[in-house]
Amino acid sequence: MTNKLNLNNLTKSEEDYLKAIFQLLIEDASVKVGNNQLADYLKVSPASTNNMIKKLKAKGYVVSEKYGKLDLTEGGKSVAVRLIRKHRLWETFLCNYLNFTWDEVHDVAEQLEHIKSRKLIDELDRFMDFPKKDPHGEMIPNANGEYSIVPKITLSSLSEGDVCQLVAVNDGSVHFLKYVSEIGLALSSEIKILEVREFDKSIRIKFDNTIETVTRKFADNVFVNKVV
Amino acid sequence: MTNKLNLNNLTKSEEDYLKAIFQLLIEDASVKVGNNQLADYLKVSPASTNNMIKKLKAKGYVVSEKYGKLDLTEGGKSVAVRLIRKHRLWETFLCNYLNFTWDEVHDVAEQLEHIKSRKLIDELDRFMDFPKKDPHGEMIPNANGEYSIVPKITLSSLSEGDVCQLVAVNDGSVHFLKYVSEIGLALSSEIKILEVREFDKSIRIKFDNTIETVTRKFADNVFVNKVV
DNA sequence: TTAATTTGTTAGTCATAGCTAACTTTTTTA
DNA sequence: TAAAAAAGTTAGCTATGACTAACAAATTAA
Repeated sequence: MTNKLNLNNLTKSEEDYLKAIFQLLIEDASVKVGNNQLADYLKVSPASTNNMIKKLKAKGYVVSEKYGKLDLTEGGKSVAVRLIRKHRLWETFLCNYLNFTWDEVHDVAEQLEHIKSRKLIDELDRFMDFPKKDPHGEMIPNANGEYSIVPKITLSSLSEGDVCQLVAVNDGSVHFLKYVSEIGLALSSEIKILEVREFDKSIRIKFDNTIETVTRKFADNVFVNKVV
Repeated sequence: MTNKLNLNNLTKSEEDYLKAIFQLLIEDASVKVGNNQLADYLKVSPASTNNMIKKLKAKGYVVSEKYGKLDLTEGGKSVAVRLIRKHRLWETFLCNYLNFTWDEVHDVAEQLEHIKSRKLIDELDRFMDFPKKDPHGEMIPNANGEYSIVPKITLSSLSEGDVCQLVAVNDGSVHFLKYVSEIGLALSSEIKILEVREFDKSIRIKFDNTIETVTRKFADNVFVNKVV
């Protein structure tokens, strides 16, 4: 093993960039990540990302050729996964012990994930008895950075008559999360697709004796397990 | 009330400076705080503190005249007390729930105290059932920033034959904290002063059937309640 | 296949927060 | 009370990580 003993001497910004690249890479595994795309995602200028990418390349976390697309080294991935582990463990703690709701956790976890202490996060993990999933249904990497990537299918990919179980929601938008909980959907909710309307791809669903119509955009952000 | 609704738009550095000034002010209430003293305490150059003080004066947190000593406004004190509340609540959490020891908590709490979320800290407080003291015996300010300042007497101020109870330890040094727990002293330990040696002011103490000799410097950092 | 558009890069600026070196004011003490 | 020491201030530098504006390369479309 090339155990370089990552001292994690990274700034908050450097960490944010690595995590962002990682998430863009897995979100759309087919397409490589570009500089402008990253700038967009992080809501900074392309000049800023270009600058930071140079630094991260020099430090050995990122690889790319001039005018080429970005990729992470093993070291870069490892930093990103550890951040995701911290983020998801904190979200779990906030929801399960401190009465936070889905839509409240993200901003605070975004701060907490940058706290540097191996013991802190491993003890938090132990305290909660090593949870496997965060409150949005996403897998939590273990202390060695290992985690199973469950192939995610969206509610929008199903057809009339299908029955599924909610396994995760995209936690990228506070408005979306609020909406999901307001209509009464929760993890493990069993959802039946009543109708998919050709006109606008809106979907009529039934869960817990509630019938709702949701938009295609909404259904794209809901991840499910097909049951029937 | 002049409730300016403190948006807490302060950087980590600004917060650190305000907390440092507050602590220097109460640690030695008789003497006002000077620029070089602050620089020393924060381990930065006097030029840096001078610069920051200017900014904090402009923002209305600090008052001082040119070449004069420093003081905090009500706003400045309020920021500092909130930081101390956060610091002590996190220390309590780390010790009581995450298996941290006295000497391990400080660095991590120093990071955690800068997390910005009113809900986070108030919920953490509730989760622990509103603790009154941190693991070192220091009072924890409540959600309104109120806390009783218990007049602290040091072990070194007692005389032969006195009996006291350990109520707090100065948490400024990791080495000291390690030492305290290694010899077996803990909060509430009952300590009897057997002998105060004139030569070097070292003190022979007895607690839990242990007899130890401690230096004057050590005894200066141990705070007690006189029992007999 | 050339022109237009998108994407990536560079140069130069700004704010924050540190630094050293030089200087001024205040305090101490000889 | 004058000289020395200590304390406070200022000027000018550095690095980080943003930014805009201008430009170059690559991709897409006519």
